[in-house]
Amino acid sequence: MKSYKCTSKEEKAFLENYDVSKFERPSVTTDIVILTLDASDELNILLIKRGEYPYKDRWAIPGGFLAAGKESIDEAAARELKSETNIDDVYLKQLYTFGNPGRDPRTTVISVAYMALVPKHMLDIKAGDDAEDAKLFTIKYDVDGIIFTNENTVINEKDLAFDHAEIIKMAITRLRNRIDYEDDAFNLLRDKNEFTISELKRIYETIKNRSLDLPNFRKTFLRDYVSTGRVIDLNKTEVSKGKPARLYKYIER
Amino acid sequence: MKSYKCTSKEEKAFLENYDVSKFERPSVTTDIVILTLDASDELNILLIKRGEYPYKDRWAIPGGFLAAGKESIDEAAARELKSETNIDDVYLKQLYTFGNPGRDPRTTVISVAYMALVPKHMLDIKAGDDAEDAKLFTIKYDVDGIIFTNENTVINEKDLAFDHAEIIKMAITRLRNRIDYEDDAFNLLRDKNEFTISELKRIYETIKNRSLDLPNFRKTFLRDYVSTGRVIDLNKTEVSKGKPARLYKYIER
DNA sequence: TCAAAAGTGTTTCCCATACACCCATGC
DNA sequence: GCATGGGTGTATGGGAAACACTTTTGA
Repeated sequence: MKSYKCTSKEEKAFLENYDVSKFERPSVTTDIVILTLDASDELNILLIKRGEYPYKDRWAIPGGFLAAGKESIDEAAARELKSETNIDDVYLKQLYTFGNPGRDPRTTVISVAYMALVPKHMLDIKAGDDAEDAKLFTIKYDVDGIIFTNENTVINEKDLAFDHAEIIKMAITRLRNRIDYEDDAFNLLRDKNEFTISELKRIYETIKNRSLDLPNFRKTFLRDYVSTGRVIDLNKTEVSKGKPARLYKYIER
Repeated sequence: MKSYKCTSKEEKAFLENYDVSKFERPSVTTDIVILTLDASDELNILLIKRGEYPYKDRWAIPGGFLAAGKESIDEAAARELKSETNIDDVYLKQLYTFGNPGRDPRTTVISVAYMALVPKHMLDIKAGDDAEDAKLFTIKYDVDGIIFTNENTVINEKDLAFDHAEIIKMAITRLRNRIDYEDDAFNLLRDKNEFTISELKRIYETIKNRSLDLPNFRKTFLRDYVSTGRVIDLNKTEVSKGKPARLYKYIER
């Protein structure tokens, strides 16, 4: 009985190896939704104009192939983010993995989508290898869905390459849901080591897409962050138009 | 200028294709955390004993290779779930994608993890091709982490194959976070077309790992589900030990 | 009539919201 | 002074939690 089982297992090993090699391996890419806030506190996204087929001349979110065996998928995303914006060490979180056949006309491509939150002044945008252009677009909503606008161009979500409209929507939804119980908002601050309560409030307002009451926002901020030590009071103020605002520093966990 | 740019683009195209083909493509698997509740309302997970290397004779969550080009990743997960438990058409949601080099000693393997919630009586467990055995284990917590127990075996989380302990932890955490604002709990009911408030409450108690107040649970249930039409009152009762309980039916969205 | 589980009603407390008002600065 | 934005204090309402109590069944 035992020896038969062994034989059977070795047989299975052979079959398994055979099967594995028979499966066509998919290409894996990481695509990144890079979000920031502009000077008027509007939500912006970095889009690139594709220089190559498929979807040549269409706008897309940046992405690139995983160098399997040489890097983790997190590293691939970080590398792609750096190549497009010249920044590391920012908020970069995995979002979802898209793998419907046909989402890329070339071949089966599995795309692991990431979301990056970046202060605008840190962005040093440059078109990557396969991109003709790279620009920030404001995100607005209309009956047709999302409209991406910059000074020269208006793009409807339907005009984006691949299934990137779907990816972007998921990123915004996720961000909106996470902001109430995660520290995501701090990653959009101009300087998370020196910021005012109003600056943080404006970020919440943009992401939640509604205005907030400053006195109440202050109270919850002091209770949830300052008293718990996750943010410290710098005991100095910033000159501004009205009364100087107190400055705070976010403590990375 | 323009013609030069074209030339440059074609050159780039060549380089891009060259690079893509140079990248080793990773294998992609789907691994599934299959959760259910046993007769004593304890959380159970389906583990398989691996019949082949790597991690031969170690316990793992079920999984299998994606047949790229023939199926989406969602379909691969559903196929794997059916092959192991003989069920389709249950709650099956993507969890996270794991892609650290070295997580599989054979080669670079990207694993898209899924979570399935299944009523126990629907399970028809059978060991798949590469498994020697397949069994349900109760999930308990200890100082060392999670302990998996069934009548014959006790497994520490550190003894699991691959990074499956990490995947399971993420599944439980996600479930616990989602249960307050998603309908996940209904998928663990013995019969979501005919259940009592107490049955549902017991599921919440197991997942949240604390006891709940029945009168208050009833109030929120009636407000959030029955008055909104997401659950309908069947206007009949079930015989039981004490006062017969009213029966409800969950409306799939 | 008693145990067990379902179901009802009430009280309390916390916390989000609303909003009136004061403070410090530049011009 | 006055406009502007920062900062403080208080009142109110709704909902979650705690819990006392009633109802309906089986044995």
